[in-house]
Amino acid sequence: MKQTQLFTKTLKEAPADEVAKNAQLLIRGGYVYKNMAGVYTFLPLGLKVIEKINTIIREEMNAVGAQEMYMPSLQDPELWKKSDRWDDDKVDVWFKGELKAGGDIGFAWTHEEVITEIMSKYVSSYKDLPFSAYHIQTKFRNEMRAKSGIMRTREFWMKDLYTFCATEEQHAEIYEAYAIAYKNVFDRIGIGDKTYKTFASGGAFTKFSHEFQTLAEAGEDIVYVNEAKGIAVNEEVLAEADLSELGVTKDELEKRKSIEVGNIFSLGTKFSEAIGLTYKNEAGEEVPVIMGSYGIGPARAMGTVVDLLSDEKGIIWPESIAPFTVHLVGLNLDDSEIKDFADGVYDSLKKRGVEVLYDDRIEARAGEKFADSDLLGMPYRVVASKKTKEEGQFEVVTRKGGEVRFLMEDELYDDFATEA
RNA sequence: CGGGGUGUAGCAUAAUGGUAGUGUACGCGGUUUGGGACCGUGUGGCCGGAGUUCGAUUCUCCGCUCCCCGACCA
Repeated sequence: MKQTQLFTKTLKEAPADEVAKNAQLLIRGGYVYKNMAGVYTFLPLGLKVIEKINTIIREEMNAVGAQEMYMPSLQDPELWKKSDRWDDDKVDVWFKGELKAGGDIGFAWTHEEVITEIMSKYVSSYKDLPFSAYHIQTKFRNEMRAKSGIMRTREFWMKDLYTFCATEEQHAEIYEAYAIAYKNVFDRIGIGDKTYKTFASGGAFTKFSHEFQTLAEAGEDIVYVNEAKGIAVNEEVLAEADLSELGVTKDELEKRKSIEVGNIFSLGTKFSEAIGLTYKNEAGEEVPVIMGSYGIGPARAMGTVVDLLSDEKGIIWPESIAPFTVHLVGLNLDDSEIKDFADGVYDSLKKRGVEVLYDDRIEARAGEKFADSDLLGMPYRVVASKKTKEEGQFEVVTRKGGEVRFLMEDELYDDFATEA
């Protein structure tokens, strides 16, 4: 994409009311725009990042065998009364409205009730189980206090996946498969080394649930972690009995701040019983389906990456979720020969399938372009200028670490061309 | 929801009970051209309401906004 076509601009200074690093950098770079507290627009560059994260999530969920669907935001109170989660006394994050035709309506803050009701129409036999389904959809949560930039908002996309099983064995197996898939997601978006599958209390149906917690100073959560053993627990699981079951002692654990980037837990038959999702087993008995729930907030994951991987100059995107792989910075473009040359490099890279953002601004000076490039944080910066044209050699700078390489034109194309 | 703070131009900031200034961004002219360069010039602003006052961006009250701490966060 040519930068002159982008309607967004970078800011030299972040708005004074933004304290969270993720928000400061994302706003300065023109990735997001804050409409109001806890409500953000994802601008073209930001949307590209989110979509890449979503693609990775989809690939990993689909690999386990999940099917994607799309459920509504508008919620029928009657359905939620069945699970006793409609009252504001029971759930304090509801956004609610009224229908013109009369009656209340809710804005979905999760989708257990909805999917359970849907599946009750399609599941009738043990032969239909197990399976899993998910969607990536807007969640509304009437938080008392939005905070931390895009990390804790009132409206956000969430990937939520639900599993439906006939037996505990099936459930345990699929639960573990998604735990691995989650780990894969966090590895692929570049925060795997700091992300721990964290033991949390399990609720009525299982001993533990699991949070995926990424160690970060900007975090709102607290985990107790043993990095050597690769184990983390949250506060609820600090009892000695629980710890010994997990094979650690309290003094082996270090208290750390963290960001909850994902959460998986067993639902047992809570919703299937409340809403009537049952199947007939081999003996012909009507029994409730065993469910599980698995959530990731793509925007929170994005904010975590920014908080963790940026430096004083700006963002450093991992290649997997960068909006573009290469930032081609054109210099001396007021000379039409150089402009043609740089345009040609841009076209050649694109032709080879390279995702490239091309700074084709003629008036902007080199310093401004480099500063913008650092702020925007593409993994590789390539300069096309009078000098590179004359010397036939391109300067390629890796954003992370600042490694500089000089490549001939053919080498440049070979280096970035996607494997066909 | 309890406590604290905040609100001046797209963004960042200053001053003031009496014509609101600066940087940046933006427009125009010129110089410059590999790390946010410079000269000239121009456009653009006091969160809302009520009150006090001859006069309120400034003082008072009410409301709203945004931020922070806490509580909350299947």
